[in-house]
Amino acid sequence: MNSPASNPEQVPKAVVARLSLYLRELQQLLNDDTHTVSSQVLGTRLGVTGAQVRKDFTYFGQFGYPGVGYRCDELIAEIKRILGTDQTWPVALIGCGNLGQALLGYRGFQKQGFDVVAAFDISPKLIGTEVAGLTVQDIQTLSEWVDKENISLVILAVPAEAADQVVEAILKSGVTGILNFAPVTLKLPKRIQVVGVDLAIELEQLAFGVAKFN
Amino acid sequence: MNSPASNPEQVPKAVVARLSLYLRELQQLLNDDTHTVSSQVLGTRLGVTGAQVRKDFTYFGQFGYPGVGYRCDELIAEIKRILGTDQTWPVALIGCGNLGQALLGYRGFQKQGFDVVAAFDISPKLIGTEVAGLTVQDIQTLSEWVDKENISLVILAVPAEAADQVVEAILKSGVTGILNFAPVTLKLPKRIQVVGVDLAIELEQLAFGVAKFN
DNA sequence: GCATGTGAATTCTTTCACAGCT
DNA sequence: AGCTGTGAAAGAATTCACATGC
Repeated sequence: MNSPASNPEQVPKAVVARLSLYLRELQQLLNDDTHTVSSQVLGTRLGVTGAQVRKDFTYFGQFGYPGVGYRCDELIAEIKRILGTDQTWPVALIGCGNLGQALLGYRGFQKQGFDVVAAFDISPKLIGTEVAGLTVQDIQTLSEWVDKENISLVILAVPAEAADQVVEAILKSGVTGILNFAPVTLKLPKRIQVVGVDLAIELEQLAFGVAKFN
Repeated sequence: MNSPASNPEQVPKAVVARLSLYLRELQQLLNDDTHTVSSQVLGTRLGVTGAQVRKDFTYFGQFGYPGVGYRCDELIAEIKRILGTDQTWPVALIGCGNLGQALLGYRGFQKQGFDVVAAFDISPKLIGTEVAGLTVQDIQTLSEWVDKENISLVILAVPAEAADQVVEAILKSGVTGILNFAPVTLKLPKRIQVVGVDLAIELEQLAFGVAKFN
């Protein structure tokens, strides 16, 4: 089964991951004044086949023009709609150490439809200080902010040791998605989505890829 | 085909990715004074089946004890050996802005076998300044450092616009692996491995996961 | 002619289920 | 009894190849 407008429930994760890559590439193409692209060209730029590109889109509808390819601007709009980033998501950042502060200053989020509207920490040393134009709030007030600012997503940038404690506060709030930079597996009810980014793991994967050629 | 000591060439990426997760979980278990674990328990903690765990290991050998499970310390050592992180990798960081500086201060790399031994930038404003105990070097001197310090891996934490320019310098050096935080697809000969981490893309994936339940 | 969209074929991954070891 | 290691079966994902449309 693979009809258009599929129940998103059954779209493979790998397809959604590629959607983001297509989006990034299409934005780049448009930036270079390329307004039309074939599945073949788009795929090659990302190391996948044209068939793969076309098949991926069939999960969501028909966006191309036979004989022509895809219009970059249209396809960008479609992918954003699919991913849900055609509107801006207010996001909270938790953990204002090294990494958290860097993420607060990162422009890339804004550009793709995410607005970091509040920053939190557990440390009294940081609470009340200003970072990248935001005043760091006490994690205990997360719930209020979530309600007030309509926050669904949080970026978790705390050390491994602090993760469980912070998760408690998250569970008491209405947050439904966590981008987790803490190098631990979070124990969460499955109504809460998690995407984990472990920086050391990414380097490990790279090391393996490099080492296997020796 | 799936015999022990497989040619790493043909080990699926997904298997290697799980290896890193197993490693992290095993270190956690050992930390909690658990010295032995079954494939079932290890898998459940990560959301995979016991069969999956056992099958993954068969790509590399036989590490378990029937009736008992796996010894955490032994399995940790095996996985590190497989990933190549039983020895420390000297790493260079390129791009000492927001994110780069945060990565320089990140302890998680050291803990998993990576040592950031040098930092580079293109900006004269940053070159010569000290960040996290390292003096920022001119990117033009990368090649010398790579030779002197035996660097194979670099962490690329520059803005999208600077990526191509920096890639030139990387190509002139003997670097064979790039952990790429720039939100662009790098054009590289295939002898150079790339692992890409696009922070905005990770948030997009999360947004999709959250939105599909509405 | 050129490129999409899509069933069918293929290839890859995961799960099953059980023999064999502790 | 308990758990690993592994062929065989099932299930997914990718690629092929071509009918259809511009």
